[in-house]
Amino acid sequence: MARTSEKRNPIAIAFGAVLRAARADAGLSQEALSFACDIDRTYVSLLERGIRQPTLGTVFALSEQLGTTAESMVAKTRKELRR
Amino acid sequence: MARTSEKRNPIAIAFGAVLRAARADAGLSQEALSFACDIDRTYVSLLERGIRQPTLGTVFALSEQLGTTAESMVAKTRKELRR
DNA sequence: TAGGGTCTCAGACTATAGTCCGTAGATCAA
DNA sequence: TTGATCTACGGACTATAGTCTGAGACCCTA
Repeated sequence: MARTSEKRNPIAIAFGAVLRAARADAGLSQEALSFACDIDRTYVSLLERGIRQPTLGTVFALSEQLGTTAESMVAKTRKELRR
Repeated sequence: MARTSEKRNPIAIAFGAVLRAARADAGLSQEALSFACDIDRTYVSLLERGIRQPTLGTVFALSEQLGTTAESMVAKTRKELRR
């Protein structure tokens, strides 16, 4: 469904941007982050590119390892969404 | 996996409590909320009982209709988690 | 010319988010 | 009692979150 326009999910895209920025701040590679969070290496890449949308638990796991809070990442995602 | 102890997810349980309280504050029934969010009637019940964990998009949809923000619900979930 | 480190990407898979049906119990008003 | 409203809960389903493997590209620096 939605054969045209390739199904882009604004929330996933916004969160991906926030995640990428937070990871850069933390100075971690995708692989190091995924290892610390115990999630898949390639999944971090999918998230940052806005191809997948995280569950609440994944947001908690990522934010903890990135030295920030889940609510902070969510707030940034909402701001990113308004651009 | 984890045949004993019935697989309870602390994050889902914490979020469920926050959701139920927020919905009570808003004075909405599960059905009214689910309709407003365009999600399934029974799914709100699953969330409140901590049986399912929402995705980020679902948190955004719910919080918007509940007259709060996603980051506020997430922050409350984190506090609930520490009890 | 390697070679390590990083990231993208694809395909095939498993686990779970989320839907859709229906039933039943509890509460409260008419 | 009856009926309306709310919620819990079941089974069976579809969509998508998340895994796993491996290939390939782009930097670097040696």
